[in-house]
Amino acid sequence: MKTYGQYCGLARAAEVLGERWTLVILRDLLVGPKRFNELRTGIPGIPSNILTTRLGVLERAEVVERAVAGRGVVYRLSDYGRELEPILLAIGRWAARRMDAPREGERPTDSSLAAALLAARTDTTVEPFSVEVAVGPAVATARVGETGVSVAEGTSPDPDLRLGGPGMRRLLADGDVDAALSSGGIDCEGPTSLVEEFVRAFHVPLDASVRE
Amino acid sequence: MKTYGQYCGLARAAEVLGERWTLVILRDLLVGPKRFNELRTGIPGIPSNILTTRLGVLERAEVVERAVAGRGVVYRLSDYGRELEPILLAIGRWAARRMDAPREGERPTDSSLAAALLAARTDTTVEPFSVEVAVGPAVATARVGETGVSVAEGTSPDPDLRLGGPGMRRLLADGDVDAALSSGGIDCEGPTSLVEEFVRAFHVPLDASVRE
DNA sequence: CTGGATCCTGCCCGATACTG
DNA sequence: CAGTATCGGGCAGGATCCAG
Repeated sequence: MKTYGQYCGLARAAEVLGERWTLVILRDLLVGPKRFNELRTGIPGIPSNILTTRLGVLERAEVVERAVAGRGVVYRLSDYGRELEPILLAIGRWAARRMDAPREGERPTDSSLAAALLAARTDTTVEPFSVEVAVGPAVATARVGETGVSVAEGTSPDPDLRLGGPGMRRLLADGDVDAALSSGGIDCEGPTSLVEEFVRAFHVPLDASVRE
Repeated sequence: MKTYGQYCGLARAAEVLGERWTLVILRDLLVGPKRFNELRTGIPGIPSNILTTRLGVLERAEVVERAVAGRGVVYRLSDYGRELEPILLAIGRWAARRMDAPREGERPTDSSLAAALLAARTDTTVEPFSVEVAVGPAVATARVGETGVSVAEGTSPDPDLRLGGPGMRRLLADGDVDAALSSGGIDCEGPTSLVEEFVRAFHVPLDASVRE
């Protein structure tokens, strides 16, 4: 790990967090503990030696903990690493404001979608419900509480609502349920009233300057 | 700029922010607009071609703006980039919790010290005062308002208080003015009562696990 | 099968020199 | 003042191999 030679919190943080792949690894660990191969397959394109190196740096910085679990190892955020959660979610929201449609070849992963739901949860109080969201090849599930949310990768049995399709980004930005459902860009299974609850519980602004 | 191929806010952010030197450049711009050579000399060790490249990426991402100013160019945060301020300060605080004494060869810069004062400002209301802080070779000035603070690199004429020395980190962590002044690790010019105001206005926790 | 380690290739970083 | 040019070295990327 290269240093900056600066006695400065942000420079020290950059030594740990500012290397390629690190923020993506932490994003996946934000959703839950993961095995080495779960991280590897969940992060398309990451070389296994880089994953090893990054996990080592994060472990030495006490951001990530290794725990032996059955056959093999599980990596999870430490208490100290968990304190990055609001920061990482804020970074994701900041960048998502300029993120409209996917770029060529760009896809969401299950973990990135789950993390996006974490970041998108408003502080609005709603009636609890569960929702399964699908965007492209990625699927994630959110269990919405009155004031919080818990998420997981993949499908869930019997969600109260299923949503998906390329119109999700605009639905999260504008909260216009009628426009979304009539546009043909949204696949929906469940009552329209729950979609209204969904857009109250999840919101990700989209700047006008990047709308196509 | 290499991409991650992920349709994800955090991955998009990592493409811009996750390259070497970028967070340090943004930290300096947080304190105020800078010329190319101010950034270069203010960030020891950064190669000039890398600075050029990073500023180009940040400009294309609309995080930084170039403005012609007299002879040459001035770089400053855009409105969008300015929204990173609370995030960057939170990252710095997060890492500073594990930062006790400087490591071998590690020094603060004027800008890093100024940014640290920004990050350290509590939400406590105090009587306004100005303070000049010196740590090693770095000097910065803070003008403390009732509820906010403005900072600048370098000295200021006639500050109400001057503080400095290797004991500053512990003073900011513990707020123990008597211990700090009697330890010999603090240089102080000004009334002790203002030092008390200082530790109420600025605070940076330090985890017990890293205290030497 | 999990959790890496090893090897090779190529590109980006880093350092220095140089220019409009 | 504000960058570009150039070149060497070291990480990243990708494939493969190995140990428990």
